[in-house]
Amino acid sequence: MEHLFVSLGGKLRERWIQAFPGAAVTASVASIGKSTSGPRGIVWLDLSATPDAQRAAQVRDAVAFGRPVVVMAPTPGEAEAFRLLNEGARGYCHVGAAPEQLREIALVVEHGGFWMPPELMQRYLALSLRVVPPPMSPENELNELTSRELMVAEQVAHGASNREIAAALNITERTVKAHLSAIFEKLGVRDRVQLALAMNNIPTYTTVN
Amino acid sequence: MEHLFVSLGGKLRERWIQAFPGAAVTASVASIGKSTSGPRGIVWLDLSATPDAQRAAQVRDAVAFGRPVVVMAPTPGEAEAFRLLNEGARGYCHVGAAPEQLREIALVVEHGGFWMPPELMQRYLALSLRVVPPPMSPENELNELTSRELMVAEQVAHGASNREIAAALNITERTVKAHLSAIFEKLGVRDRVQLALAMNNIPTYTTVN
DNA sequence: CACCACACTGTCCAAAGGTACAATGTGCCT
DNA sequence: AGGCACATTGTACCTTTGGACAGTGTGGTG
Repeated sequence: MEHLFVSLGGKLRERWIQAFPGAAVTASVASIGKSTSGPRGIVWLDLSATPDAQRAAQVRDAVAFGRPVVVMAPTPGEAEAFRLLNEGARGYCHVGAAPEQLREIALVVEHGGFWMPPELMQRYLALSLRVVPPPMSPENELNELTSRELMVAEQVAHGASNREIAAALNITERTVKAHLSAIFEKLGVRDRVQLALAMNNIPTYTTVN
Repeated sequence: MEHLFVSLGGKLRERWIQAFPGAAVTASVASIGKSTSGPRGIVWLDLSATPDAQRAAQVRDAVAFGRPVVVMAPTPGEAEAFRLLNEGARGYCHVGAAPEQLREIALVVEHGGFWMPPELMQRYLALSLRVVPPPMSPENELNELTSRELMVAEQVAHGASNREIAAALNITERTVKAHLSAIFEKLGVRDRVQLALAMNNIPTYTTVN
């Protein structure tokens, strides 16, 4: 397994070699392609010298070579972690991670897992509740909607106008309005904006009246 | 490392023992606590005989024992995966996963990673982007907004009406409209519904015209 | 100073959204 | 058969939204 560290600074070179005795260190993402044809190990991307704005692109480029990429950030942050993992990185850790930690991460990533610091993982899971369809439980207000009402609600959730909904469902605009009134009542929302947000699990704080 | 499989059916018992020769199989979550005091291995939760409605609770209970939990589902699905991982599970796989796969997952989970099928992971990361503040990059359309416009946009993003925004910002409803017109233009959205969704990183598919 | 971006406001108007009152038809359950 | 939930549509009416045209004031910059 041939680990490749991409780093401009390279101050931590010794630490990396200590973690993976056979590891190579290079300065540019472009040279990932030039690696030997041996077993394709992890690409470790040191972003401490990369400006914020270019990090995503850098990760994307690295990922494009097809090897698993682990990002090492100088100041790991939640937002950045999620964005970079979304670019295709398989791991996200502190650039100063200890050798033992690096080996752990390597183990995880090599076996198809994802790795990020436990606090981030925790936060990540909590946040993602919002984007996941809630369980089909009885207390779910969506279950109060009839099938037709649900269709209308889903359209609104994607920003459709009454006219568009009518066209999509092959009914009159008047009927759309009828369904909408029922939906507002059942879900306790005021208008289509709040409905759209509610359908996407986004809370709305409205001043009473 | 003492692996514990919690399963009602237990048809796959042999497969599991094959994967982890020292593994134990039990029928109820409650018995997780009774395990020996040896090294605390992974709890594998077979949900194939558990009704949908009870799965989350089952996972929650299992997680409560403090040991890493991997969920094995009969028909793995995106929504369920996210919900159960949210309950604290560290892995999510098919109940019929091969022994080699199980060992891979174990390796990942034991080293602090978390595991789910690659397609799901991909989807998960994409969805999570919505709840994460987007990068402050130049290509971010939000940066085109003036400070006042941004305030209005944020209010809309939470479902406020023009009247409410006016009250909140201490300006006329007319001024709110002026800002809104500018916002629509700059962000390329049609109305406040699409703005609200855009502000929450939710894509809108609109029929042309 | 002239110019410009920005915040703010006014009036008018058209389109979209939403409600009230009301009716018709269908399918299911008692 | 009668009752009920649901889908559908009509007319009328009010509110909200959003755009057009237009103007004022402030602060910063060449």
